[in-house]
Amino acid sequence: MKSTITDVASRAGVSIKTVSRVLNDEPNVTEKTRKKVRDAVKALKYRPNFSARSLAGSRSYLLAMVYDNPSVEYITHMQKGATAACREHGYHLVVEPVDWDTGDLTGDIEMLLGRLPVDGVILTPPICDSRRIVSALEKARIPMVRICPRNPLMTSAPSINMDDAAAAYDMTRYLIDAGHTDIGFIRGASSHESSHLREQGFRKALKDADLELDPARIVDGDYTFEAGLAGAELLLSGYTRPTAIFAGNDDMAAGAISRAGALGLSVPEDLSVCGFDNTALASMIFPPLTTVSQPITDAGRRAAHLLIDRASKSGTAELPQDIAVEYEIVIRGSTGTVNRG
Amino acid sequence: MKSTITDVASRAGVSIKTVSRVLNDEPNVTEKTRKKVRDAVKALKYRPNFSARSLAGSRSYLLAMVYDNPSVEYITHMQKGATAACREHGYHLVVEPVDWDTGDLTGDIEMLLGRLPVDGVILTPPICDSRRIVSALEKARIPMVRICPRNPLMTSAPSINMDDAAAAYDMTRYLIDAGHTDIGFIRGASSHESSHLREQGFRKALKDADLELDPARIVDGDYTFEAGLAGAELLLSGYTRPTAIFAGNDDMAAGAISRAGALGLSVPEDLSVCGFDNTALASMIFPPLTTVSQPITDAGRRAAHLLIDRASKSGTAELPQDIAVEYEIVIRGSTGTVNRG
DNA sequence: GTGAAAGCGCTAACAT
DNA sequence: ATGTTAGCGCTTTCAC
Repeated sequence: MKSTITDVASRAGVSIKTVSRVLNDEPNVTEKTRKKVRDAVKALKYRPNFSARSLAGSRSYLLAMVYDNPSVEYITHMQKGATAACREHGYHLVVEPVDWDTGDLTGDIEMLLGRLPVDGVILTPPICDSRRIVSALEKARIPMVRICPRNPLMTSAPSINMDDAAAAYDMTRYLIDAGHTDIGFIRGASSHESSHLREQGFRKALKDADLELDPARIVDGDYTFEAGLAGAELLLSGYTRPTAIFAGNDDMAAGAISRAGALGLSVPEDLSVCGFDNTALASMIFPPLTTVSQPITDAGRRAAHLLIDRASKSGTAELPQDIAVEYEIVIRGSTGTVNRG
Repeated sequence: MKSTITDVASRAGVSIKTVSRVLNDEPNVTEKTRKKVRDAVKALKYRPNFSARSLAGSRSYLLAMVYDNPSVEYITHMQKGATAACREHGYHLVVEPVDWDTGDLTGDIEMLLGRLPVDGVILTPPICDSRRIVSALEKARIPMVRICPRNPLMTSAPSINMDDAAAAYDMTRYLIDAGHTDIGFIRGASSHESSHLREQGFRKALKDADLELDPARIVDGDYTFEAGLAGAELLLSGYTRPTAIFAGNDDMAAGAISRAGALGLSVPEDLSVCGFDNTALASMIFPPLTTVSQPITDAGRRAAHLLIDRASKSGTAELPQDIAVEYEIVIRGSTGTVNRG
């Protein structure tokens, strides 16, 4: 039933090495022979065996994606992009969830992946900032791409970046332009460097606009809906209250809106609220959320491509440098011009 | 750096076959030798090579999960359960998204998986109901587990089931007990058999309670938030309106609540709304959603276990039968007793 | 431009 | 209870 490279070779009347050359697009085969081989492959419905390939050669046609559970959207989209790229090149994607918060990184990558031969690993936030994982990978000489890393970690591994600080800056600027001068901010989880960058962008925009920032206007959160609820409670229960709340992500923004409603405030009339990430939730709540859209799927695709390219040109000095993907401010119904009663 | 089975064998002073036996928990090794081998493994930090194993033997220690994109929650949780089970047994999970709606099943599984040697495939809805995929898998003699299949498809493959009809029945019953006699229903995507089952359960509960069902009270949907919006519009804009809406899933329920709000109706005072699936969204909207919780993570874990077990007892005649997992009605703030103004 | 031979690191079948 | 010998299906030298 299953044909092997030998079957193809004998049907095409060539040696298995020639078949191998054709399969791997290697030079030194005449177009005529190439065609003979391809015809035989088609006739026999031949497909190379992954295990044999990776055992004999240096490629496994497998990529791994290591992730925590930041948001289901994030993972799913990243995964979608990565698998799309994989499929184009006959690759497959292995998923490896780890628990970052509890420090359970399942030993090392060595432990995680065992001896599964992968041609590269995609590290998503916040895992990409784990010194342990990154150095374990380097030691094992497994190529990696870090998506949105926040710490340099002294690695030469390429990364896919989105400028969280600039996006937060722009979003804050948008609120200021809409007349808001008193804006609250709900922080994300401090273990995610994105939280700090978003806060930085927020602070800088206020500063650049010569606006005072009352320290009490920045409250802690952890990227969960509940944190949004609590953060808004804190922000809105004081003697004076901000006219806008910038939540570190969409889930928290949803929480803020929910709490605002419970306190009898209308959004966006009494309070503008914006989030970050443009998850599906953003357009599912009422009013729909003004937020920052990040091309996550694209990031996943690019990361996979980088790794596959690298594996293909194995010998060649590799050139993958850092790649930047663009964000976008998406304005919806949850924000409006300031309306001081 | 990387040690092989030969290194372990010589360090332990035994043959490679003995090492292999210990590694695979095969009989006929004295406890003493077993220990020697294990010590050598530990000292050398030895881990078997996946490719070599699967090339030589009959197991690949790889499982595949084929899925469409029904809801990001669904996939992520299923994946989480499956990877957890995999890790317990030194397995890894390969993900294979396909596009069911456009009929793009990327040829066959043969095409999809190429020659990637997997020990089993987890089929999630609605993919598990694809005759093409299921028969391709059977032809290739690749074991599979179908999660929540709706069509028998004449396969002997085991499945993990949740009783959607019974759950919908119970939910409807709960609404009836709360005094609702006029209940609207928003259907899910007709390509998902779950839609039909949920509708069946709904209808049966009304019938068993001797309640009339106006055909106009059942409207089409496709499991999206927008469908919930539109469905509620239809249901609530007539001369008389239902006192409750049962949406086929949470996203649509969220849409229904959103539209109700826009029409000036309070939930649950003027209208009770309930969903299905208990996604994260359910507790993120206001009011939080009464819905049906399904143990998706558990389903993924069980599916993986089934496949791994099967691969372990390869020779033995094994009969993994179908497994049922339990649902639960989760009552939150979006439903209440009927309140006829 | 093409091919022969030698493994890659394991498991399987058959000794012993 | 343990060891020996063949491969699994490819990619890699290195000849030709």
